[in-house]
Formats: sequence, structure tokens, C-alpha cells
Amino acid sequence: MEKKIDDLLKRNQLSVTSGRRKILELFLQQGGALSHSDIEKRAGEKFDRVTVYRTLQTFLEKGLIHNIPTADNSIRYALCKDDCGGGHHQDDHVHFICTACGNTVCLEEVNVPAIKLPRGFAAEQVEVLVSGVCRSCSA
Amino acid sequence: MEKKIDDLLKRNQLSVTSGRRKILELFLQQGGALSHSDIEKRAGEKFDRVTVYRTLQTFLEKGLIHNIPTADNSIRYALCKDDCGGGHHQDDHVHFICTACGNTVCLEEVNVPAIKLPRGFAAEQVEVLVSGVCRSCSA
DNA sequence: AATGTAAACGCAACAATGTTGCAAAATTGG
DNA sequence: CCAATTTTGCAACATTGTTGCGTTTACATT
Repeated sequence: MEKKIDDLLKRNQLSVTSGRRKILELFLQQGGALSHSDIEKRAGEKFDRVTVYRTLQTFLEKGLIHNIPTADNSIRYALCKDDCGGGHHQDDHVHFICTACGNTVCLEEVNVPAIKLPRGFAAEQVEVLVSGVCRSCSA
Repeated sequence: MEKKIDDLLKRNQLSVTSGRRKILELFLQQGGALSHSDIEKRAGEKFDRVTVYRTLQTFLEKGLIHNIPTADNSIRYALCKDDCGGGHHQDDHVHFICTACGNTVCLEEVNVPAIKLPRGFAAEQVEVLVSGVCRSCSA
């Protein structure tokens, strides 16, 4: 785990610091997506808010994470798959928000469908957000 | 126009005030979606920020508007079609965000596709956000 | 048209969230 | 181990969202 995290950072030309380690660890533990405030809370008093903002910004730019729009004014972030490095993302999967537990997860195995737009509109990116009850909560 | 706005309010059991009139007018002028700050700016000095928050909240509850998730921490709101009144929405259409002009519009004529989820997941609502270049900007 | 009542508004104060500049500390490559 | 660069923490600030309360406005009834 420790090694996996350090590798992830080095592979993306980022220096290894305790803040970055901690945040990646939180993502790996969680599995799903985290908002800025999730991270702030779970990281405890150990890191400054500003550091969290800057770290997420850096991870976004390097392509370690991608962000997920939400309807509640709190962007979520989730780890990218390995093939998303170097700034360009390959995260055309569906995001699922559980209304019971509140978790957001990436459904890597569900591809976003092609959307046929009216004449004159050119699609560059498609985001699909599904809300409902997740596997853990419906069981 | 004046009459249309007043009708819209009355049909939703809302008293007609200048603030509500103004905000509905902005939506009708704009055609597309507006964020809270859009409204604040365009309404000028005439209304308190709190009034805008409360008015949007009321419109949401009554079903005059629906909100559109975004990836930039600024929910957009758009007028619902007539058949969305009374709290339950029928806005299963695609939302388009233009990367050139920044506008967000509802593509009423494009339905959201059915999404096949893995076992154990139950979908309640599906949001589709397409970004790209809109008709006006590609012309 | 006047009036009473309930709803909506504006203001103020506050809480939460996001941004910027700069000096101190940590990381990395040599 | 050392120097150069990057990252961090702090402080100050800007923006965004929330709450309570007294005043004003809208509306139904007279």
C-alpha cells in the first residue's frame, strides 16, 4: 500500500510528501469519490485547508483524479484508472450516487452511451450521473 | 410577457412580488440556465442576495425550475416545462454546456437514454451533461 | 377602497468555502 | 551533505451560503 502510493506519485512526476500520501490513502481506503470537505474531515488536523485545495488541483492537472459534478455544490473527486495519466483522461464511465449512504462511486464497467444531438451541437464530453440505491444499501 | 409571468406564479400558488417577477423574467430572457450569481448580477442592486436564495429555493420546491449539476461548483437552474408543476419533475432531458459561450441549455428534444446498471444497483434518476460547442457558437 | 393576516423582504450577523502572497520547511537531484 | 526547487502553513482576504428578526408587501375579506 505504502509502496503503491509512492509509485503512483513518482509515476506522475510528483514529489512524495506526507500530505499527498495521506490524501491518496484516503481515496484508496474509500474506494469511491470524496469531496473536499470529506478529505478535510478525514485527514484530521494534520493538514491545512489550503494544502488540500492545492493537492487536489495538482492531482487533477496530473490526471491522478477526475472530478464528478453534483447537484449539491460539492464537487466529488475520484481516482482515475491507470490509463488516465498525463493530463488526458479516459474516464468515460457512469457515476453513481447512492441516495441512502451518500457515497459516490465510479461504475467503471458501465460505459456512457452515445448521445445524438440536434444539428449544430458538437459534443466533446458526456457525463452521466445516476442516483439511486447502491448494491451495499439494497442488500 | 408580463401576464405570462404572473400566470406562472399564480398557477403555482405563489404570491406575485417584484422579486419573483424579475427572476422569472431573467429566465425567460435568457432561455437557458442561470446560476445564482448570474441572477444576482443581472438583477442589479435591486434585490438582496438572501431574496435570491429564497426565491430559487421556493421555485425549486414548487417545481417551476430544476437544477443542473455542474463540475464548477455553481449549480445552474433552468425553467421547467409546463408539465413539471407540483413538486414532481418531468425533466428527463439532456443538458448541454457550451465551452465557448459558457451557456447551459436544456435540450428538451433529446431524451436521456436508459442506463443498464450492474446487479444490485437501482436507478432512480439519470442526469446527462454534455459539454461541447453549441449551435450559436459553431455557426 | 379600507383593513387584518399571512407571506415575503431587507438587513445584519454569522458560518462555510475558496483564493492569494509570502516566508518557513521539506523534498529531490547532484 | 548541500543547494535549488517545490511544497507547505499561516494570515489575510474574497466569495458564497445560512439564520433570525423587524418591517414591508400582497391578498382575501369586508
